[in-house]
Amino acid sequence: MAVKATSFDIAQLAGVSQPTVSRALRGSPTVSEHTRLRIEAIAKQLNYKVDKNASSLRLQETRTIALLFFEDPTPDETGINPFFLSMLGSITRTCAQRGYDLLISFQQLSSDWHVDYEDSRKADGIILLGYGDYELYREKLEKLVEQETHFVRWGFAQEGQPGTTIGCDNFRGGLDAARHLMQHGRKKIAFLGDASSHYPEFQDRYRGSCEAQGGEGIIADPALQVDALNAQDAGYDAAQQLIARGVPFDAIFAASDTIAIGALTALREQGLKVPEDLAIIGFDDIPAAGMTHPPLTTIQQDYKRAGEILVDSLLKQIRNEHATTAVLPAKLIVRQSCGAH
Amino acid sequence: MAVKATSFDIAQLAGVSQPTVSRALRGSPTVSEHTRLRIEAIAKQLNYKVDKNASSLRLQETRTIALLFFEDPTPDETGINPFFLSMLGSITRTCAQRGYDLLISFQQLSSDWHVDYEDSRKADGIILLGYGDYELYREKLEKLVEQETHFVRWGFAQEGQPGTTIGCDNFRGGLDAARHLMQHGRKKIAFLGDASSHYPEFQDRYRGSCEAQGGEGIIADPALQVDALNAQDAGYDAAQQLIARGVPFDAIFAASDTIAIGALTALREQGLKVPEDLAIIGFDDIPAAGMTHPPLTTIQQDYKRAGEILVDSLLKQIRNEHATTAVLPAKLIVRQSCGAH
DNA sequence: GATGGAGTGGCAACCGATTGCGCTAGACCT
DNA sequence: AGGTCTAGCGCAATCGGTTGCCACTCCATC
Repeated sequence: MAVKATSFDIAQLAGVSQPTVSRALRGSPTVSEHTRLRIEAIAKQLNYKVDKNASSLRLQETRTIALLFFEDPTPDETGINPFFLSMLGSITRTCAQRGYDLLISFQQLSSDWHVDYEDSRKADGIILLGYGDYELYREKLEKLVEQETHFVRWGFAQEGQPGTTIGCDNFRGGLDAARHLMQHGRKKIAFLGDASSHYPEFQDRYRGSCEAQGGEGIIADPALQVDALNAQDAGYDAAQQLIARGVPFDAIFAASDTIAIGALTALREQGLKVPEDLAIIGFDDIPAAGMTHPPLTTIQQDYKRAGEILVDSLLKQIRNEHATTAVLPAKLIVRQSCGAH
Repeated sequence: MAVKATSFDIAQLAGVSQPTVSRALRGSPTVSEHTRLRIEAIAKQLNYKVDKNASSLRLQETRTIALLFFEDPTPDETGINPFFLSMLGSITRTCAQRGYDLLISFQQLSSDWHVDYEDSRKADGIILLGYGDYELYREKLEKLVEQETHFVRWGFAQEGQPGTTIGCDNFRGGLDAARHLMQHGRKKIAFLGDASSHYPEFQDRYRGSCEAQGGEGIIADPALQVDALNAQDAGYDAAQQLIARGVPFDAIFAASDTIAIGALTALREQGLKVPEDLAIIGFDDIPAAGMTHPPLTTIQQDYKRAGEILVDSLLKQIRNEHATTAVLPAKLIVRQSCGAH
């Protein structure tokens, strides 16, 4: 039985025409119940499944969503940003619940992904996931809009940006993190993380923390900010650099948990105690955040809800309903690295 | 330009027939270079992409692989086993390199996934990932073989098991872990992890560690083994139970890093020092393993290589070449929790 | 008995790309 | 000039399911 059953086989066994089989299995009211039941029984017996390619070709609809993952600019092969992995889990589940298949793919910013999915009818819509300066691919986003491709993007929502974007309130998260530190007596908060436009999300978190410290402008004290990509070793290096500068500070706000964890290692090596000597707060609440020593206080992004909203917002677009850009709240998770309790 | 370009559009513009367009774009030698270049130029200009559904339908080949993820039996929603997430990353990359799309899906053991992918021609083959007693789905595996579906499974390779399985040498890993502990002076090694057939992998790791301790049989000392599912809280509970038993031991071998990390927390709460009072070794080398305090010594499964082998082995089957069941080596990664150095 | 309407289901076109086969024109040979 | 060969390309069938339209049957109604 290496040969797959088709609707013709069923039709023959049931003594009806092939279109009747199709109608019966799709529940068309023009097929009598008696006939339908007979056809369904035969279909089950033959392990018949509708050929998705034939169906999609005819219907011009694939019931599939493509998830495009943009690699972090860091060239290391060690793995994927844990936060995005968690989100991936949520997106997968949501798609399954909604009856959609999920196609996933890792992309380089440079390739011509912007035409490769909906154009080749692999998917009805696209979810874009990944950090990165969206100016780098603004053109491609605009092309997507122009082509009327359905897509949603996770990330920093900027005025006048093409398409629908779902993101978290990075500014507010940064604000809350810094406020929390200050409420617990910290005066000088350093920021570890790229503050250029490379990671607009990081920039926003930084701006939030500056605001909490009373600085209206974007730059608080450049001596207390060290660039770091989103990786552990980058966090490690950044913390070392910061200490080497000799500028006094009593707290660190890291742009991501990954950076914070790298920094923790560096601090331990330098003999600094967390949170006694130095408080530290991260961002994301990745699974590892609760396992560090001390457990990391952080700003949680609700990946579960984020995944659902991304999928549902995309499905809305596919159904030609209007989907709006949304900002999800960020939530402070107090553990021990911040020194509150 | 909401309407997608088809090969007919190109044909008309190029003044040739539509089949010629298809041939030109596939590089058929029966089309002159001159014509081909002209067609290619027009195709690029129109943003033409071959319709994947039409192509798959005609070719009876999708150039897509389906990855089926079986949820851990633990009903918690917290997330996916980190080790499998890492593997997922590797599989994704490998598929991309080989020119295949990847369809992913979370499954319940109970559903009828076994007919849903290749039968509906969503994919040319299937990768099965996830722990679990394969006896629970042996019937389905046999059905897959009978249907001549192409598939590979990650996990415990057992004699006479249907299909191709790629796994890691769990027995040897357990052996190495226990030997390492004994070489550093530990005498009584407890095992945290389900030793029933529920996780055959865990069982094998346990058997390896028993062998290292001189026990030929499967059961070493039942008092030093505590069941635990693959989750942090299960590890936490198991460690507490173990201590409550009052049986002396000086080392723990945890069936997975996740369990080990949970156990670490319990030990710390009990005031036990690692590695001074108690050595501990995990399994998997998940990303978090290097970040615990103390950093966790563990047995590494090479997820990168595993992903590549899974994909390549599946592609072999798809090309009707023979693919063999393979066992990958497990490697001891010495950090600090074992007390060596 | 003719007409009408509802209930069923068949016919054939269609989605877009692929490919076996055959046709044509020019090159080349005798 | 007539014949053969080949490069280059078109014709039409095909993959399997979907759907608009039409045909047929059966029973009720006038």
